[in-house]
Amino acid sequence: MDPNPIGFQKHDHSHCVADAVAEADRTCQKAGLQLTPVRKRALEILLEEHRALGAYDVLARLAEDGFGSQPPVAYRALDFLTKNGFAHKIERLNAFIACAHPGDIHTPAFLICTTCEAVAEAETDPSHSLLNQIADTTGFRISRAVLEAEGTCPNCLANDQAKDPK
Amino acid sequence: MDPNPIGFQKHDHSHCVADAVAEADRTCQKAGLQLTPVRKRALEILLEEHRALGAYDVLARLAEDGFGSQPPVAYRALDFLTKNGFAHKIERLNAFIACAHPGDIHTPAFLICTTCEAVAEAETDPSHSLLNQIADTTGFRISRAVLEAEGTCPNCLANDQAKDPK
DNA sequence: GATTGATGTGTTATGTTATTACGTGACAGA
DNA sequence: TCTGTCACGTAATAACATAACACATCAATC
Repeated sequence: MDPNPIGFQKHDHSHCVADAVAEADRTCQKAGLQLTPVRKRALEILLEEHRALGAYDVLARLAEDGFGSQPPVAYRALDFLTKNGFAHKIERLNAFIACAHPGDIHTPAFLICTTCEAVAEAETDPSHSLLNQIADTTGFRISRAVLEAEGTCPNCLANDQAKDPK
Repeated sequence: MDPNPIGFQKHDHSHCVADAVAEADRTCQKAGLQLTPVRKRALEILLEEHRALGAYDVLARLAEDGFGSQPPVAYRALDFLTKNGFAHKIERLNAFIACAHPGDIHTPAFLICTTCEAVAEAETDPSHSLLNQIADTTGFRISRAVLEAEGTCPNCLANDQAKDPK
């Protein structure tokens, strides 16, 4: 488990977008995947926020940039990104977020702040995970796991207490 | 963690429906909740399957039984059931399933078989959960957790191997 | 007994998320 | 050149979900 999930800390954002795109470029190169303009732009759009964006939000921005304006345009790009580990779908929100640890094979866990909408991604140790233990004891073979927690992030927690101290 | 999540084993189904409804009745009685006809029927509908049903599936069956035929009818009943612990929403499927451990306060984990569509609910030990560990180290306060695994259940795994032995 | 408020059910209409189906252009290999 | 595959575009529709309003019931109060 990653004790320092990004998402709730400050950081240099323009860098983090550019770096991530560059890395995605390299990864696709190596893997023989095509990071086409729509796909790259979709990734950038996701990277520009540390919250999850709905497919139609992404679609709207893609359309602004001259890409197609119909749902499949966004869904296909998002599909590519999620299949290849550049983004994740947050099931609870029916929305998408750029992967914070691309390249690694991982079972991500997400912390969703219901106040500020930030979403943090934490890496998990698959072998110790609860779901794997359950799967082992029952003989179930997991192909994909969804780990998502809704709640209040440290920042919003602090703000709440500042406003409404008990 | 429950080493024996129900859902993948055989059992007496008519009993399990009737018993669960009776228990829900008692629980509502105690808690001052109204298990009205629509709500009770919705619960029965969910209990009749060990898989998750979409709201519109539930709606169709409610309508057959003379209840309203518009989406809010189903969503309100499902809302009541989920809020009060008689059912859960499976986020991955946008679908609902009767709770296998009603009454207990618990953080359920679900195993979703993509072959036969069965969904098993396992109880988890909240204090040991991965998400809680992450939350502790980051200062995030969890209000709700989603733990869902997709994969192949033991039964389907056995069938697969019988058909296609490697 | 009438009034009021809370709760539950029903309806219409609409909003949001996701997919199916079909057509086209680009490009690699036979 | 032909063919298969992949990516992209569009139209249409399916699937999931909620807002807003009307009406009924029932308990508490006047």
